[in-house]
Amino acid sequence: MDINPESSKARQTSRVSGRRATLKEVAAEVGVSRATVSNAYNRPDQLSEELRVRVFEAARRLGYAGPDPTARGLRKQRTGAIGALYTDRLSYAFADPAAVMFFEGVSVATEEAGLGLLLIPGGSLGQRDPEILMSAAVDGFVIFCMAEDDPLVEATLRRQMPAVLVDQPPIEGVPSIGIDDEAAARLAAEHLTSLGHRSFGVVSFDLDKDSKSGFADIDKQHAATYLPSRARLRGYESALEAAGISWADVPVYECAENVPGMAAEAAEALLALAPRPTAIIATSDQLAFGFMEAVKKAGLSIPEDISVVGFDDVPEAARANPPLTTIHQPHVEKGLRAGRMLIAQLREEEPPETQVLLPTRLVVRGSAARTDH
Amino acid sequence: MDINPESSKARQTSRVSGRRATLKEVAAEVGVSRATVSNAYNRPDQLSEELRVRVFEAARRLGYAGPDPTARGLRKQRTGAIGALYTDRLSYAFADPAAVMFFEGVSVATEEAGLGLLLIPGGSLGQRDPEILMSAAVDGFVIFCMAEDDPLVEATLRRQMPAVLVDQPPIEGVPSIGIDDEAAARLAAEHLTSLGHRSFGVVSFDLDKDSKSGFADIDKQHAATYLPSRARLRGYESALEAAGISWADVPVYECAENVPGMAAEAAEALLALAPRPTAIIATSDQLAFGFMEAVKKAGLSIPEDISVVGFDDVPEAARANPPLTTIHQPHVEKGLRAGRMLIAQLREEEPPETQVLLPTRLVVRGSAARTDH
DNA sequence: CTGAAAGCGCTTACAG
DNA sequence: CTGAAAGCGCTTACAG
Repeated sequence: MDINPESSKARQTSRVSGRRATLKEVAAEVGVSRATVSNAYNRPDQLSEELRVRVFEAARRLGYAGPDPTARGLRKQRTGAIGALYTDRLSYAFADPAAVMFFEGVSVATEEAGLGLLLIPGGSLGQRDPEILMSAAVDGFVIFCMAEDDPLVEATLRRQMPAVLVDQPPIEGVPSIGIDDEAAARLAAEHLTSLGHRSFGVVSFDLDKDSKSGFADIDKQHAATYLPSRARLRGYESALEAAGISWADVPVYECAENVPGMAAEAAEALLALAPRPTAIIATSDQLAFGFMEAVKKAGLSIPEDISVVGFDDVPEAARANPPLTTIHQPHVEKGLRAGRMLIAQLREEEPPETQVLLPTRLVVRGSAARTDH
Repeated sequence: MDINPESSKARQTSRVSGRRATLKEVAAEVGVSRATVSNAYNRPDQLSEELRVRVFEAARRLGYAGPDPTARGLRKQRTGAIGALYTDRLSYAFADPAAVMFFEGVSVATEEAGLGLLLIPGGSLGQRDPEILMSAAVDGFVIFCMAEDDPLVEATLRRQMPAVLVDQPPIEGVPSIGIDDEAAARLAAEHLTSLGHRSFGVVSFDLDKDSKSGFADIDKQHAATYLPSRARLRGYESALEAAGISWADVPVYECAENVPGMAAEAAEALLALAPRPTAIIATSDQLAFGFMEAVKKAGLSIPEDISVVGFDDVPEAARANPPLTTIHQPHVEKGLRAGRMLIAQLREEEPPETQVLLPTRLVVRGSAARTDH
């Protein structure tokens, strides 16, 4: 394939000269006003077809690709894109299947509306620079999975644009969507107690923005600034306490990143305990996968030697070996609804809902079984 | 959590009034010129610390969150974001693990550079509207996995911005990056012939923008407008022909979408053939997974009854049951390098490379075995 | 250390 | 059907 020589030439020229033609130049070339050229692109009914064609021909000749989006955006006070703010490294959004599904949903919503989706890194651990946030040209924000004390959340809100909060504590005046993390987590733990387990271990993803891997005591758990972490641990706690198990005795291993590899460390620490837990609850499937992997490497069997329950029900959970018992939540729908809630605000319709809680459920598969201990 | 009442109030006000404060208003409030307010944000060394603080206080009072990104972008002729153009539905980018890894790599590059990443749907099948593309406020484009005859590619290039082509035929003046799809595919097929297989079936993802699922004859294969499809099929062809197997006799089943579910259909069609193929080559791991699933449901064993080789080596390939023999390609690195090649152009450095081919290799795992037929 | 002026590229009433 | 004028919100030499 090759594009026509004309535009290829023009591209090279521009690369050297560093500037593109403007609407003004096209107008001069055709011998009309800028308004007319603008109309040729934006309001075809405002000029004769013949003139419109002449405009486009001149544009092509000059290598003019149409009105500059930034200038148009300034004039129209619309950028045509929404921003998604996500915790820490942006690449992380792509590494976590649950986040990927969430963004899949958001992107369906933006596509419906003909909007672009601007991904904004919440700042790497090192350089948490709000600059990129403040300079993001968007019409609104989806704020996803940020620590609740993260100054970037406030910074985003300060831009006074429509926004939607996802999996975060509500903030007055900002619609939010999520799940009842605590209730869902309770389901996971209750499933295990109902199978007779009394000896537990928990593998959790990070509790705070800058935390390190290791055991986390109750104070640390309760002070967690990621809502899902805090709420899920509380759910486990309440279910186990209700079954007469002392939460203070349940080891909670925090993994600094929500990737399977990190759970290997957790497994090492947890399997070395005496007595060894018969049941492990993980705050994500990703961690459950990594844990299962490590258990198998250690020569133990799931669920015979140790039961595992995850959280998220990502697609791989069903295909895992053994298939993972986990909590299902509708990730794609969460993204879709979040996107639509934001878009409804952009259109200055009333937001369809203001505080949405999506349903969750326990999915029983093969990774947890009755204990004989 | 709650933000301070002041800005919370301001946000609500703005939601009603529909307008935010401007730099001009801040200047008036402080009693200085706009230049000074601008300097407070952009060139702290240009004014006294005391004045700068007064500016920020006034800004906060007025609910001014800093210079408007669009206006700044227009003035500076920089948007601070790059665009990623991807085939068809944007949500598809998130559904395909290989694409996800690619974008993960791109996002690492954009983060390094402090840029945003704007995801641009290549247009749904229905409304392939270049409008969204032409109105994307970005400084350059990564063009990923578009059909080579897709008018959006030309439209993008016509914007005369820095661009990088990924997994697509080269276009003069535009750096590109990819793999040698044909050679890599040959490796996959040769592995199978070396195991004694003589009876093949192929499961391919789509050959053209608007294709439907079904068997694809040679003419259709050679006319494929997705480079990876065309090149991989050619690779299989050349390896099999070299082994004395007539390619014309090899059934190629095209799946309209690169999702596991679609491969079930392919399996149904291919398994019904007499004689039944002993070896299946899939152009992606996603399709291989779906195929394996269907084979197992049909009561057959892999690799005993039928061998399967995939393409991509996504992480799940190693965890599949049996582990999938496949072709490895460095997805994340591809994205990272593509991103950096684009960013190098933005900085008006020479692009580091202009035609990059990344290495691939066969990864032998458990899904293909010697045939006894 | 501060301000007046020019201009980034466009769209939108409005008048003709 | 077409054009002159105003203005979207900012930054950058430049002069003081």
